[in-house]
Amino acid sequence: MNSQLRKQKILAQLAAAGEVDTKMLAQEFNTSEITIRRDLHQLADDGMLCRTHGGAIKITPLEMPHNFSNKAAVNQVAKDNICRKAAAQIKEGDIIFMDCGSTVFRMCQFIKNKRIKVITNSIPVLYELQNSQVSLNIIGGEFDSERQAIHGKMAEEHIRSYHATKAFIGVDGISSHGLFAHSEKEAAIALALATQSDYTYLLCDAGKIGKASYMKFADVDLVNAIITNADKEELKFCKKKGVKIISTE
Amino acid sequence: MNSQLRKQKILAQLAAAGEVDTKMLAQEFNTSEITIRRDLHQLADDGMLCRTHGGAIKITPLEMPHNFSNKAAVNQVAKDNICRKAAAQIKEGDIIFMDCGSTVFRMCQFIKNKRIKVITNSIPVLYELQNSQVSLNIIGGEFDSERQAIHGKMAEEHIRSYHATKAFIGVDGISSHGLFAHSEKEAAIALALATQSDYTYLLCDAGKIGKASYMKFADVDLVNAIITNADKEELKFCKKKGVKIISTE
DNA sequence: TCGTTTTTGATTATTTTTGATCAATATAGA
DNA sequence: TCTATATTGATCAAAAATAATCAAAAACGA
Repeated sequence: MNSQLRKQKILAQLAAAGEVDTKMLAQEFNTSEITIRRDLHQLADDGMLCRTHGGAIKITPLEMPHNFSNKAAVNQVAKDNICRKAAAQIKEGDIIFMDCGSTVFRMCQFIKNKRIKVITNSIPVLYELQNSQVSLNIIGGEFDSERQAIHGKMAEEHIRSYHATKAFIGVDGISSHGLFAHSEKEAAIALALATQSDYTYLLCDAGKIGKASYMKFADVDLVNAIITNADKEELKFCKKKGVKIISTE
Repeated sequence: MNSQLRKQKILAQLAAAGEVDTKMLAQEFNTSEITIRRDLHQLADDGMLCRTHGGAIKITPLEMPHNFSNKAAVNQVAKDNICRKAAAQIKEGDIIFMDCGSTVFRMCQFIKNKRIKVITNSIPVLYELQNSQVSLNIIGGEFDSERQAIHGKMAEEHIRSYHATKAFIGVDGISSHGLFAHSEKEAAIALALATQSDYTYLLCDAGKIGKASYMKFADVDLVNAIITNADKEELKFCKKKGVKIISTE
């Protein structure tokens, strides 16, 4: 069986069952698990499925969950260090954009006592900050209940009515080729937020570096700084483009 | 079953039932309780649910807005009748505005199975309708924690980007002098919603008739129809202005 | 047929997930 | 308020899964 046909069959099974299992596929196609993993990896890069530990799941019609990657591990301490560093960039009176990613959400615990204004498309962020010193604005538009976030043309338009001193965004991958996302919706929001702010920070753990997903949405220099736990060496390509590296190490 | 799929299923159950139980999930997924607890912990970290002792609950507004408190069962029944009537004015495909008042909120229970689009500035409405047939848009702007609603200049501006077939609003009082509100913020939103829709319904129980609050924000003919449990006689002044009366009596 | 490219699979070190254990904490009931 | 019971999550180890590396096999095209 050739690899193209095998991938077609994987997608057909996925469409039917909603999920596929690496081990079971290997048995069924009489091939090795590593071969199946490669297939799944390629299909995920092409945006055809969502990779999970041990297999893959179907992309939901509205949105793609975050792909699993074996090197994606970030313990909470490292992630929190990134967020603490991010919070330290904020001073009283700032107006900041926050996108709907999980890392950005974790910033909330560190900014509750700052007298700032937060503009966000994330309902969890809204909820987390509502009884704090922070003044809140929500971006209007289409509500996505899976992500508990607001997206869409209306949202992008609304963002254009705002201007922030700083924006905090996350991406699904970053390489010398640029910034990558799985979701066009989130990419569009991140782009709009960066465009409408004076200074944009990318919160990016080590696991996301060197990863190219199916959708490049911007060049690395869309952002002004990257806050990361990664080795600076890994981000040399960003420095070359004038992007500042803020390391937690 | 892999962990990511399991988390998705947990969220789906949570969306459907409002709460989940650790022990039951462990049995259902044929896994250990500690595994479920980890899942729940991770989901809570991402802001997707609220952990409880023995399980988790759906994130709902921290508190219902202060003006949502029920006075008497009679009032409640009357309001429900008004809302039922209001819901009956909606047909498939409608795009409707809903404001952040308590009476309008009560409409939610009657419209969950309509294939319509709702545009609202109310967070409780958002939460109530998010797992229904209704497609949701939220109006962006300043978040008011007390009212769990979105107000302000930005909100008014954003409303102007929309156009709805119908708007459903409430007021604090109505008399021959016009429509009254306690809050300038809410008045401005109601005004904007009415202006941007083809047909505006005012939901108004008998207790509000003849009441003039501190702020008149519009003439009675801002709205096209009033849905009420009051005696039609009491609203003669509206008929004179060409406002249709839809009675629940 | 032959050289080149692509695909495959084994190996191995690394990463992720899982479950048992147990002390600490929370809850329920008298 | 106190006591008994239920639940929790840190810790640790085992199991499962992963993908980089390398070499071999298969496929492809001139």
